[in-house]
Amino acid sequence: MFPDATAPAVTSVFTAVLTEGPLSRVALARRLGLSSAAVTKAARPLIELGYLEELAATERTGPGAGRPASPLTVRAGREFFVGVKITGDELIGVLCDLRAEVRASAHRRLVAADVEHVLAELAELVDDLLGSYRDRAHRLGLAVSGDVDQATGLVRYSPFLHWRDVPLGELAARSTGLTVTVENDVKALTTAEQWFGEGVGADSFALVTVGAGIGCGLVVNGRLVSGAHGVAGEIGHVGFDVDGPACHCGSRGCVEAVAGTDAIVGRAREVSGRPGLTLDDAVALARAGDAPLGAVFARAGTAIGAGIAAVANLVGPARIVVSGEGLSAYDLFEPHIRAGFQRQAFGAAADCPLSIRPLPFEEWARGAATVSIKALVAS
Amino acid sequence: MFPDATAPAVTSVFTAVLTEGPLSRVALARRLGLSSAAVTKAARPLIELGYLEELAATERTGPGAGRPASPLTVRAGREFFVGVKITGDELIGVLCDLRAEVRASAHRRLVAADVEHVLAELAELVDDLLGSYRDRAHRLGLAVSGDVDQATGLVRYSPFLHWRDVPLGELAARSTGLTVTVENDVKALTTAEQWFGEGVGADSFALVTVGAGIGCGLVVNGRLVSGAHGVAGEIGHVGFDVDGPACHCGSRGCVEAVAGTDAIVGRAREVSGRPGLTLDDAVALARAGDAPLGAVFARAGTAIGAGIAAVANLVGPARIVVSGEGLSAYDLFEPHIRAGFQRQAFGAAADCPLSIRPLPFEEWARGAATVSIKALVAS
DNA sequence: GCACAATAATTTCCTTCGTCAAGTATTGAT
DNA sequence: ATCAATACTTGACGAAGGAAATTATTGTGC
Repeated sequence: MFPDATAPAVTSVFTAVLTEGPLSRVALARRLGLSSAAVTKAARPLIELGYLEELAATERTGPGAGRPASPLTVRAGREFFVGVKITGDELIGVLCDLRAEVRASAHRRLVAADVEHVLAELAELVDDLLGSYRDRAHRLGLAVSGDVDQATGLVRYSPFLHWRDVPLGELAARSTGLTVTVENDVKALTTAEQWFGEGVGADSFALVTVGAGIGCGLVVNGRLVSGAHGVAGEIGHVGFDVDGPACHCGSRGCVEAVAGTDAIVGRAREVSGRPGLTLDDAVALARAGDAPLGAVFARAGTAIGAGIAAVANLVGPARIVVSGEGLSAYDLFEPHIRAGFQRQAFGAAADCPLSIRPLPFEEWARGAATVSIKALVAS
Repeated sequence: MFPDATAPAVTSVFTAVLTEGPLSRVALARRLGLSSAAVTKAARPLIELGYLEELAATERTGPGAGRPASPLTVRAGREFFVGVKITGDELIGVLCDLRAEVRASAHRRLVAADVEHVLAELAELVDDLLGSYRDRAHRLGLAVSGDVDQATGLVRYSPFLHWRDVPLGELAARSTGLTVTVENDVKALTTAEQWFGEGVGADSFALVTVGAGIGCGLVVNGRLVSGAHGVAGEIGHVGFDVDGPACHCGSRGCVEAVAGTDAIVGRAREVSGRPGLTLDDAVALARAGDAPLGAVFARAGTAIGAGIAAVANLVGPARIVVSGEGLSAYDLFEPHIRAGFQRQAFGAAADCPLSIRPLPFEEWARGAATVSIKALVAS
């Protein structure tokens, strides 16, 4: 097992190697502000236990002379992790290695969202995924939308699942026999991006997800923001237009009331005069050049951009990743998101780089797996 | 002098006693997650150097029996600190004790904002304030609006002063002979609130200042938010009304474009038809029941509330303090700030307590002093 | 008044972690 | 072959904090 209740140096050496690729001991020492002796000592147990290994010295560093470095790298196959994103009608699962590379994936439709059914399906899904990795996988990460207490694995409230105070962590641990970590889905995805994606090395960054709802995960000073009252990252309910359409939250003109999927479909039906119009129809028509429908997406993108600008203005992240739950229409949004952002970002906040790209759907499950990796490392 | 390059326990014991009032060693141990032995050891040098002292055991704790605790408290008079807020036309200075209680205050009008003149006036002001405390004061904190690098004491850009890349820290250190800390004014005020005000004990909180501009200081996970690009807390440029009035930032309908002093005065002149109307006139008329002018303040308050809600939705602070640079019309704003906040705050974010109260003008200078206290403690 | 329980604070000893400084290892250059 | 340069390792040491015993100081039950 991983060195337990371990010295801070061991954790920081391992996370640095894990997230910032192969690094020599000297480089680690510089980066972490430790002596190289401390790095040597911290690395030893990690190598002995098979979590790290020395890479064959490849590229020479420095001016030329000197002993070549033997960079440390993680042995990705040392341990495996299952991650499952739980939605109201589907379980999406992946099996990842220590470096969060997906080795296998699978999903299952849910016919109901009651806890028993979900747990039964989850157990089967996990069993399928484990396959030949069974003996080298001990941890399961679960990602659920809504209010989740990651410390206890309690799902306080999940609107899409209609769950309230479900001790999901314990239940899943019992039914799978694995060590379980539960986290909010957006936070899980944010963690994945922080450790293995574009957030690597950034002290602060934000991840925005666009879909039915519009959410946001926030990392500030290197730590995930949780919100004292259980609410954080609710970019969907930042105001955009006081006089805009009513939002389900009771206000008007929230970003989500303009740019959420429902809002877009509703507005598209209005402007097209076709009450049966679907999102896909609207996307197709807008792509084909339908001006009124194009304007609907433009307005939505502008609203999202303004919401993102609010994040940039308030917390000033080093970079922002914008993605979607299968954001198929991303080509329609992107320019307007950028324009809305530029318009509303103040001063140097406008310099904040924006990455707008659709994430594969499995990415959410990978986020769940990442959370379980993090739980192992920072235990 | 204060124990230097000191063990983390010493710093945390001192800050805990400083901000959370008298505490027994056992209470400190519990609160800080240390053994009581460690607290005893950490407290000793602080007592020897005169920064802490034992309070006569006052109230019995626990069920009754047992040795009474002798709580530790800071010796406020051990050391004194000067804090000066620098504005475009005035220096406001205070002299504070270690507990940031104001012992003396003074101010000076500036006839010009060039660096030389400000430094000369500053030196005189500091000299005045030091008075009989001269031998027990070694630190000066300066608060300046704009982009300030706290670490180096460099004022990168201050729009009101028309300063750019002024090494204010060094210059003021030379002219006063004190150890100088420079900080952005809103951040300084936020630090004051975090250490000695309503932010005490909160892991995260926000301070919003209403005035010519609308600013915000943010503490998340116990640390001040700085912004990777030098921008953070720009609540004034959060969007409120896409179709609202043009803002000096280039966008439309920013909170500041609706609720900044200039915006209010402009709008008040419009609705009243009196081009010479001042802010005080508008306040007086609104208080007297002038409906159109009342609506101007109402709308401004609503916009501020919406901006505050954006903060609550995004970072979820434990509490929010709203104040102003001499926010005289605060009675006109308050109900609408609250209403705007409630309207736009999502879910549990609406539970975030809002304190709306005008701060005495000296408070800004006290913030500057607090920053220098913090610099001493966390050196 | 006297044991004694209860709580606070201190002391002593010990572990742990990380640094320092010296040494070993491995390369290219002369 | 020697030397400079760089990477890494080792072992002695010191600082910080913990565990447990000890001392200090109270109230309570008798």
